[in-house]
Amino acid sequence: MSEDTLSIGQVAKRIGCKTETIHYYEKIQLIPRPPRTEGGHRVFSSPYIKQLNFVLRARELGFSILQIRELLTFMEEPAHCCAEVKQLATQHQQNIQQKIADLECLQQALQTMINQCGGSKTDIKDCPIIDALNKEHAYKS
Amino acid sequence: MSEDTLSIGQVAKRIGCKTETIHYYEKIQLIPRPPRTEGGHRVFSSPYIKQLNFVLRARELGFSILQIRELLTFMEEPAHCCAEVKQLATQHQQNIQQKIADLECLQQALQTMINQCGGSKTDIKDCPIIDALNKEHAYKS
DNA sequence: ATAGAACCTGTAGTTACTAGAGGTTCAAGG
DNA sequence: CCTTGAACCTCTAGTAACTACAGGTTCTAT
Repeated sequence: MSEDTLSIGQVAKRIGCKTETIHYYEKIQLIPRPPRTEGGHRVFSSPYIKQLNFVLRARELGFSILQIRELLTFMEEPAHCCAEVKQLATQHQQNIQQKIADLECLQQALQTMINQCGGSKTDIKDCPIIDALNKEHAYKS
Repeated sequence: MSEDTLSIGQVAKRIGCKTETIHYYEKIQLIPRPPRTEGGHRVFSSPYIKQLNFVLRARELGFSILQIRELLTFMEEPAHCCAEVKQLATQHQQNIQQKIADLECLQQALQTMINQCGGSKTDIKDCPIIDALNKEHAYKS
């Protein structure tokens, strides 16, 4: 491919995703449709690559596709100040905090179960893990 | 409904899920198909309720449906000792540990981004959060 | 010129449900 | 006994965010 442009496979390799993911983002219009060669192959120039990179980094940070759409809207309308961006990021961070807390609680419950189990009983009817799972509420969030 | 048996709605309320979830578990054969009334309504007696409860507790603890199928198989075959159960639980716990570690790393990255942002700039082009997302790798697991 | 890697579009599958449509049955009150 | 409305039935489609094919075309290097 000519200088400054990349094929979809090259882009995928560079930014670290699969070509199918790029297809998908284009289909759902999360990224603009890039121009094509005569034969119909996608041609990615710098702005296309940059936007795709942005989307992927945001995904890596756990933003949902809906949230990314919002971020992109904020970026397109210069009227918006970055307070909105910060708000979205903060909201997202709080969700993650909550998720961590939930997982830690769950992890603790599992640990207790595992500790109680010697793991060598021959009869599964006495397995403390199975017992624990049969209780009314094994874990409450 | 007669004594010792419950309708699907009563079961759902008692163990804390939706009736649709019970329908779903029956459809994918995670629980056995309960007997019906003349008119076709499900009739849940104690063993049916117990197995459903087991499944729900395991789901609450984050076991996947595939893992629950394995647990149920272990329980059906008395030849298995509970070492297998313990192994599955331990594996699951390690996955959760990893997930917590990932989320904490991600949470840190977000915190850094948020800290750098005053949140009051009028021009979004200078927003440090957007800047960070445009970087090559915002976060690596 | 040709081989084969890379690309194309489009559809279906994944996980664990949830929501809805359109119809039937059950239980309580009159 | 009859009616009413809540609860139930089955079946299909939708959700998130991709992934995996199938069946065909184009590009690139020799």
